[in-house]
Amino acid sequence: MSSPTPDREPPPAAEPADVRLGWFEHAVGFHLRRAQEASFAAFKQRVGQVDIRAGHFAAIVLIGQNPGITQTALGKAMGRDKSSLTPILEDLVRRDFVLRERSDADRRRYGLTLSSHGQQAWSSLERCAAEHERELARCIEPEDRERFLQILQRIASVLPPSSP
Amino acid sequence: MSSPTPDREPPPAAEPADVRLGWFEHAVGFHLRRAQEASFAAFKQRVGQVDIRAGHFAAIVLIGQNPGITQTALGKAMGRDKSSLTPILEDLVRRDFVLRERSDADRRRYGLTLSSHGQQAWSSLERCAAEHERELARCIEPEDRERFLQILQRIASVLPPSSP
DNA sequence: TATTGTTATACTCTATAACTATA
DNA sequence: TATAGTTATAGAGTATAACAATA
Repeated sequence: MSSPTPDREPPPAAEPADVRLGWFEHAVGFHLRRAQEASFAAFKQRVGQVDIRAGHFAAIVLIGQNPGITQTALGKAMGRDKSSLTPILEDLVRRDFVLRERSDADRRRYGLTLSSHGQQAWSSLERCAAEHERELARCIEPEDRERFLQILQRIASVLPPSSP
Repeated sequence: MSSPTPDREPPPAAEPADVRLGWFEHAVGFHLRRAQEASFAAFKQRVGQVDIRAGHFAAIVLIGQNPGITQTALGKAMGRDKSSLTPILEDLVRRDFVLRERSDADRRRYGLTLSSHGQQAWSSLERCAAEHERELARCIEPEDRERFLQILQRIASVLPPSSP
């Protein structure tokens, strides 16, 4: 953390280690962000070996769990606009992870399912995710886990992502 | 805490409420992300009235707390590359929030301080942030707070944002 | 008229690499 | 050579608006 003070003259201004964070030090929002960034970076690194990124990952898992889901519903579940999904799905279809089948009942809709290749990817990704979760779990005393999750859920539900 | 279920008719296909999240439901990483997004969105909305965004906010607060800090040190404290700061600081200097003064001792460096206008903005932003923190605090039982922060810190420090 | 999905476009945030000016 | 800061550029990731097909 603090490298042995090198024999430089005292740095003229505030150096990394010297930076005062002030009330940031005790701010929930600040630490929430830090933790999320760290978790996300670690996850990206782990999953990066599979050449699938965050949006793709969420889509695969959610389609796997909800075969036949429409794009609009998927977008809502991911908290993203439908237009943001188009390129992701296009890519996943092109790479044969996902199948799109037009609905006969309502020909505006496309039902999304995983191809068998996609299902393989799914279980591989779930293995990554499980490892990642184990890594996170190591930061939490087992008896605190439930309450920790509860608080996160409360924050997510009380402060609506997009209110008006 | 939980908004009263609105009286809508049951939707046709896998709609938001129907979507199965699977193990996501119990995943720390997932809820961490959700909570952070909600917190960030709420904060942005609150601070949006002041026409200052996240990067600007962090810079102002950190400069306020560390007058004379250099750009490189500020970047490290924010976890961002120095080049990412250039446009932010340029904007803050142009709008007279921040003053840059070249160091006499080392003429490569610039010491950053808040102008008096910047200091006003600082206290106004801190008021916003304090309200935001109060909103977050309402999601946490007081006796859980310390442990909650501890866990977040552990996650942030154990999973390094950029390892190799 | 309303909804599903696409296209076109633009904006934010960020990083990498090459540059300059100093050291 | 190494460091502080800038510039140029690129790439994720996202949203808005207008559109075609369908309801």
